[in-house]
Amino acid sequence: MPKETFFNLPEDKRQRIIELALAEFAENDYDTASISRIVAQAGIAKGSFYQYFENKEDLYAYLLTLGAEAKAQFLDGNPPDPQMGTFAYIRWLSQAGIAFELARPQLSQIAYRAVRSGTLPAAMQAQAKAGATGFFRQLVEQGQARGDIDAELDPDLAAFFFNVIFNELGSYLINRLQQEETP
Amino acid sequence: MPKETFFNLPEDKRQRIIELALAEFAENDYDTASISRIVAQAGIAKGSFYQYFENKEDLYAYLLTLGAEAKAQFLDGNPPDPQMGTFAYIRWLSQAGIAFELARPQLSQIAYRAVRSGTLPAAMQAQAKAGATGFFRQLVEQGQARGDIDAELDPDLAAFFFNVIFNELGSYLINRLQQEETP
DNA sequence: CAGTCATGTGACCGGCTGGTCATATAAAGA
DNA sequence: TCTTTATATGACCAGCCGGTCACATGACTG
Repeated sequence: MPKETFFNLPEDKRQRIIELALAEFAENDYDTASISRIVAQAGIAKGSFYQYFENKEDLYAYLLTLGAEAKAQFLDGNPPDPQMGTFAYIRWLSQAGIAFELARPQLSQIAYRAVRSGTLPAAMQAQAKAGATGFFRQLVEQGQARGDIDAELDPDLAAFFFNVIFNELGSYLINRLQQEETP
Repeated sequence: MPKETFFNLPEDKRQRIIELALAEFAENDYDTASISRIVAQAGIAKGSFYQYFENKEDLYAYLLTLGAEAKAQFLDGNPPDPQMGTFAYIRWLSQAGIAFELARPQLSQIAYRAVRSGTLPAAMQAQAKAGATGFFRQLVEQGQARGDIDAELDPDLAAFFFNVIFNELGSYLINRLQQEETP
């Protein structure tokens, strides 16, 4: 968590730092993202940064929680019909996920890197992966209990498929839309 | 391409360098992989390395070609029935691909990183991606021409799905097998 | 006014990177 | 024997990085 000093900052300054940090971590993976670049662009001293955050990992973890909060809030704003079946729910989840990616591309990109990258602090990597596959495995097991999904299916393997498709589909669509815009 | 000097090296010395480089690039992505570590482990001077290779990218490209050659050779050793339909061919491709991953995990890991990483030299990144999706798009279009695949299907999107599944499935299975071995 | 406290600063540190280069070694050819 | 040619070496370079710290600034407080 950022230090108290960070939250005492004037709103606009704090926002500027967050935005520049989001841009940096959206464009670069954890190792390549540079604190020096962030503070240079923000026009603050290196020392000041370390008055706000414990270290690089602290900032990174904070950005991830911002993303999680924003997505939770976004999904709460478009709640699914509680009656829908497993596959309708998956469809809704996919559409809402893509809508979020279009609305907050930087936050999505950072979360995407967290699961995909392989170069970030080991603890966070494991946490991110376990969270994603765990969610989908639970979903598959529920679907099997309700009879929506073939009970013979290996829940772990099915969860893996959902996870991969969900992770990759969004960035594929964004790339393709960009290409069609600038042919 | 490596310099002539590299190919003049005694067989065992050249092999040792290749093996250590494979290990380094299989464990780390392009940026994190370290020439200094490779030469230290190989017991050669930094200057010697640059007698063998133009630079880091040269070594990396060479390892990728080694992987491509090894895989092509591997597939030639288990050729598919030329009569089989599109889906039988895809199934064969998947099984042969997994067999290759088990046989040559380091080469597979490096190729996997090349498509996945996002931090390697831009030109090579584009080349790797274009190659992979191009292959699958052609496969889908052939399947549609033969009537094996619904002609309404978007070839590009279908190629994306195949590509993602093929890229991820292998590493998922390897991870899972490792977990089951050490529960 | 003096003292305290939160905040801001940038030179500096050690450590690592990819890459260079003057120099050494040694074998081959004349 | 002298010279050419190929190879080996490691100190060294500039450029980054994340992180630290002694100090400056300035606002609030007694």
